[in-house]
Amino acid sequence: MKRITIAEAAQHVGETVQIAGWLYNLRRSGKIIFPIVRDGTGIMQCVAIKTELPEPVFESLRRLTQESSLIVTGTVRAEQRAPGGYELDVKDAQIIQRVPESDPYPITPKPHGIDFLLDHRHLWIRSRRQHAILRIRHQVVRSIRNYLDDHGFTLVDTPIFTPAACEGTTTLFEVPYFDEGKVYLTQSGQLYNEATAMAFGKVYCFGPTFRAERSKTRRHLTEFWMVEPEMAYATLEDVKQLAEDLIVSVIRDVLTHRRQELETLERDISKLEAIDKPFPRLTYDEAIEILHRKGSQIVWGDDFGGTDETLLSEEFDRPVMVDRFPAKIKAFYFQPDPEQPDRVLGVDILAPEGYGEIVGGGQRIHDLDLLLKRLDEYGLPREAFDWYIDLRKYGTVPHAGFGLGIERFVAWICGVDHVRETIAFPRMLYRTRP
RNA sequence: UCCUCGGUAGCUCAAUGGGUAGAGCAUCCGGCUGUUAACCGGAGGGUUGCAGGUUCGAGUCCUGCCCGAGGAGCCA
Repeated sequence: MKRITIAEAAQHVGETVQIAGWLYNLRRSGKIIFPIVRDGTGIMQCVAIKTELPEPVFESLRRLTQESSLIVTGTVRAEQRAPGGYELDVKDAQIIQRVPESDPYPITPKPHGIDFLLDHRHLWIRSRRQHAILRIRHQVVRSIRNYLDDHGFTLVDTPIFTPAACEGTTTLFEVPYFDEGKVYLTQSGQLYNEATAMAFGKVYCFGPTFRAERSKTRRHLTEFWMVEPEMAYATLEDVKQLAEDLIVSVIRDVLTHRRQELETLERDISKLEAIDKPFPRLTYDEAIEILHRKGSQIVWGDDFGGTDETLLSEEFDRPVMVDRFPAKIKAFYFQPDPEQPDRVLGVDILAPEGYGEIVGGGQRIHDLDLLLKRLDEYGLPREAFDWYIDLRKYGTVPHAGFGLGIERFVAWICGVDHVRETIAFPRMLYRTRP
């Protein structure tokens, strides 16, 4: 007997096949019942008729409990009344495990609260919405990698354990490390990317990053994934063009390959279809002007708060790029703007619809003396950066790159209001289980 | 860390001014040959987050604690 997936059903109309999955829901109407089966690739309604099945088979299905595992044999039929467009006329069914009614599956097809759902995240990911979001996430990751691989970038992943004082901030998770004392979970692969870029030209790293901030908002996780491309012989403008081209490319891919999932999420697809190059470009000063006009209390020289980011992004129907920030609100390694030395060649990209900063990056300092000066100004110990300083001694060149936060990007594409739904097992301030 | 809100059946919620804790869903039993979060009838299911206080009487008022959510700060 041929085993197919639900996603393949359209190619097997009229054939008798097997589907291996789980009972998503069951509707009963006397001598006809509708077991709804999911198999990971999709959801399909089956039809079992009492008079056409052996009694034990019909009875085992009629009394089946939600999320019991089963293998159904039946004939595929196109059916307009069925949610997916195809139905399976059941000929036989083998129950692999029957969920006992004494301990039924906790997530019912009715509303639940967020606390309950997050406590049952290991089961919640079976639900239609969560399933759609995670499939879109996979498409986003795949598209990013395809894009970078196709544009001459080499994947060189960077370490997750990093030494003390790596970036001179206090927001790192500490980990005991043998006799060395402590190491820290990385909050960015960027410094290492600068080393690999000098070895490979165009590189990227893709992995989890960690922030020990007590942030409790819809845009924050303590563990999140970033893709960080870095390019030798590159400028701020190169970074801006790469970022907008990458973002547009990924969105096109999702619209092509994951349209059904976007529909499941009831995403306003026209808003994604409107995303195209070029993205609007503002300087920090122009952004401040817009914010003041819109009533923000932000003071020149401050970084944008979440509310400011939302106010700014409302002005545009596509991501907006803001560059030339005051040097003192950015990290030590940003290259100054030659025309305004108190500004740096850094850029943030804010997603539309209030999803906040999805990209941060820019051009790095390539001059040895300037880097040493900046380290001193920021109070960072030179000895912790010895290898990083080396990069400016041995064939230094202008270089630039950025980091793109996967969860915020996926949240925007999916139109979900919290990044916790865009990763299988979110790690947040008050939540580390399951 | 701060502000706000919340914790009552497995789940989502209700319970007049302090007076016998209730509904829907889920589960079980029964009915129904096209259901779409099916529907109809019935049954079982409670230490009201924890500890203390006020009161004849507390889910309800007071104090402390625990847990969570929304937001702020923070987020090179």
